[in-house]
Amino acid sequence: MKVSELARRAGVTAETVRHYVRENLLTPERHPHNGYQLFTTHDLERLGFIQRARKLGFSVAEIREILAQADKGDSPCPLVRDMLAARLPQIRARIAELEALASRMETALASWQNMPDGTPDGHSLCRLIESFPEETP
Amino acid sequence: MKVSELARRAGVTAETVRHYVRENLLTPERHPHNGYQLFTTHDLERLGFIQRARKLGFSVAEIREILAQADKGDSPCPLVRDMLAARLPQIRARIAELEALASRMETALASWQNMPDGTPDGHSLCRLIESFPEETP
DNA sequence: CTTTGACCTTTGTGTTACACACAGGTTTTA
DNA sequence: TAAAACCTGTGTGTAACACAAAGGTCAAAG
Repeated sequence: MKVSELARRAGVTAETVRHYVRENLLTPERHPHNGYQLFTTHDLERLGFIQRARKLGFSVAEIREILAQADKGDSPCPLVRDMLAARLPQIRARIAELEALASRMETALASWQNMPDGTPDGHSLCRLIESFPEETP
Repeated sequence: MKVSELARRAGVTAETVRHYVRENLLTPERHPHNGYQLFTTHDLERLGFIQRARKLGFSVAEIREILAQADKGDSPCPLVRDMLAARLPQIRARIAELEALASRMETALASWQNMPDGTPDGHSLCRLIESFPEETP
């Protein structure tokens, strides 16, 4: 099958498929006459695997590693466990950052209810923003 | 003052200062002899403003808008309120996404405790990942 | 006066995972 | 047979800087 059909069957865009080919996650044969990329049902399964891995938070580079390991005939499972275990705390940290940000935003919006708008005067650009602490290390 | 001193005083890197100059958030005078960028204490205040706005989740592009409005003499406060109110739900949505991701990761790690590693066999690359649903629309 | 080290300049590259546009060849269909 | 639909490669854009290279400038030390 060609790019579009693989994409449609997997539920992704053709651009995504081309991207994975560029990144060597998929290595289709080429039709000798016209140079079109030819995918097999094996590639469809492989793309399904990529989608699952993406949903678990793996980056394209990580998936390339995992696939390379599997293509060598080795089990990528230990690698997969390690990668996931390493990424999870990063995700948690990112969530905490965003929650802190959301809190700052809400606090700001709430406290701005009662504040008047000001005209910039050379010292103050916007008292709303300036009413906030720059750093609390 | 020159780039490094402004950066040091504001607690950012010189690269960040140069970046803001490139993005027109800061427009320093140039020393006529050597072309060095010359910043004033006004720029230091402006950089402080930028830092606060960044901590509230504003993008550089948004801050440029806010500053442009203020530089025109108009109060940017209503704009600031709108932008913040518009961004907050996006942040909340992003948090929800990341939490769902973290949950998937934790579920995966937990259920993988009891699963054996497998050797790739042409149909299965890594049963750990393949044990996960591809889509739940 | 000259060296040296610290600082300045511009320019280009890399990061992430695609999306999109363009120009031109191919295949399918009406 | 001509248009519609699809293919190809290449280049650009996204966010906010970080970093390196090549070369000019400056203040203090020898």
